[in-house]
Amino acid sequence: MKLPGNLRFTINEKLFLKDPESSDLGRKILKHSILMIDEIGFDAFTFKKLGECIGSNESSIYRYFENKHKLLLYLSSWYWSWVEYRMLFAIQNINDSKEKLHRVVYEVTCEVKDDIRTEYIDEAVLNRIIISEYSKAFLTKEVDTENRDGFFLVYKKVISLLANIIAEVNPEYPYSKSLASSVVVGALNQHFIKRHFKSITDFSEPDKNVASFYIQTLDKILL
Amino acid sequence: MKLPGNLRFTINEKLFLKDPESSDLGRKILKHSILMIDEIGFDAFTFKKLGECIGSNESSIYRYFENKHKLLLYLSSWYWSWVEYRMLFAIQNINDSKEKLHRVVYEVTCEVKDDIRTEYIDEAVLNRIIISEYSKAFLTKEVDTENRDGFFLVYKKVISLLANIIAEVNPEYPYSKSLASSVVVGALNQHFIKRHFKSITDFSEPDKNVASFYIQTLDKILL
DNA sequence: ATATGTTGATAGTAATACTATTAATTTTGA
DNA sequence: TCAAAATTAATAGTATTACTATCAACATAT
Repeated sequence: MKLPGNLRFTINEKLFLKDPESSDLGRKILKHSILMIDEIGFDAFTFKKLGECIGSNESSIYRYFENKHKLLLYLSSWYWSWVEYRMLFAIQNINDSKEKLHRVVYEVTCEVKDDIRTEYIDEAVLNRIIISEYSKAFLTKEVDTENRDGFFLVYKKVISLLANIIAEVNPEYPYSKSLASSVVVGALNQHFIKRHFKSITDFSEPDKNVASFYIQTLDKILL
Repeated sequence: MKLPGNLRFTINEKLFLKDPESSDLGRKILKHSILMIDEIGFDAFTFKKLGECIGSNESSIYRYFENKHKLLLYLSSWYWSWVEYRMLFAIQNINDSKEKLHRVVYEVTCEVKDDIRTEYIDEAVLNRIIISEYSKAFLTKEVDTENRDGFFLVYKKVISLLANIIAEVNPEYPYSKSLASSVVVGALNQHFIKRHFKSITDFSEPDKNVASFYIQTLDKILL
């Protein structure tokens, strides 16, 4: 599948103070925050450490993002926009609903290959971050306010897109939305388990993988 | 279903410095940490606040638990032990595999009713905490070390128990473990979504609920 | 040439996540 | 029942975090 290079997505303006895509420093913040969160984890990640790593000042980073939580939401929004984009791209000119389902599920559950499209965002590393850290973005006491502010809109759009295709494949099926959210969040978790809790996954075996598990499962549920 | 009152479970000894079930203060810590985490969230929860709330001292709490992360792991272990116990209880003297599956899935996916069995642990509140906070217990950089220390053993045991019954119902099915983990973690997530992201759930409708969704889904997958 | 915006450097605050010490109180067990 | 041991409370102290504020240096734009 071929996507245009150098993608840009519109991100909720409440997530940043100054558009990080608009300056060198901003792009450095994006690039190295992704690498650093992947390396030391979101909990240990601080703006001070990031500043040291990019040879810039803590206070300068605070001019782009209020705090690291907002930065995580920004990166997540970018990620889900990118997934949505791939999903839409994958079903262009496809008419058969079942084929559409397979393609969309593949995009949303597969492991991201090292695929440097944007100079300052490494999608494979970002995918790892989403697997390990995305839950922390919504498992907070502020989730309802932030939801009202639209911070999870793209994520919910990805799930709704999948839910609609599920409903297209089988209009009688009563749980299209719950099934869609199960798949999207479940896939992230399966990738995590595969890496860290090997005793409760079947994906250690070379011929089995997360994407085909979900595709086969959906076929059975919707038949 | 009737369970004996005043349950006690063996918890991994590395999770605490002094057994909290062995003293008044310890039991107060358990009881009020559950209530407080539910109220203000795990991120805002501190031992200092807990100390103030139970009229005790921060440093006294540190004698029971190294830090709040270990406390969360302790509470989680208790929770999963309790779930495992209910699962085993639910299939006592049942021979039909499919019936066993239904009962076990119900226990692992249902919403916990207010059911004060132990004086100092409110299972319904604990269930809410697990829904909102359990992921944070393993989404850390220390997950592999802590896994080796057995901190997630009971959780994995619950999943394996379900996986075994799945394999019993359909021995040909190739993804029993992944399916089991999907159900256990998925159910927690569905309960969260139901409360906070209503647009991507079907459980707003009164005749639909998480447990029956999973029971119906498993029946289709394994038939 | 002047105003504007961006960044860097420094300092400072309040809260967090602990550790250490000592004193007071309770428990125990000889 | 008395002394030793264990437990808890109170206080203080440290390093780090998560910021905010101020001011100077520099670039840019008009």
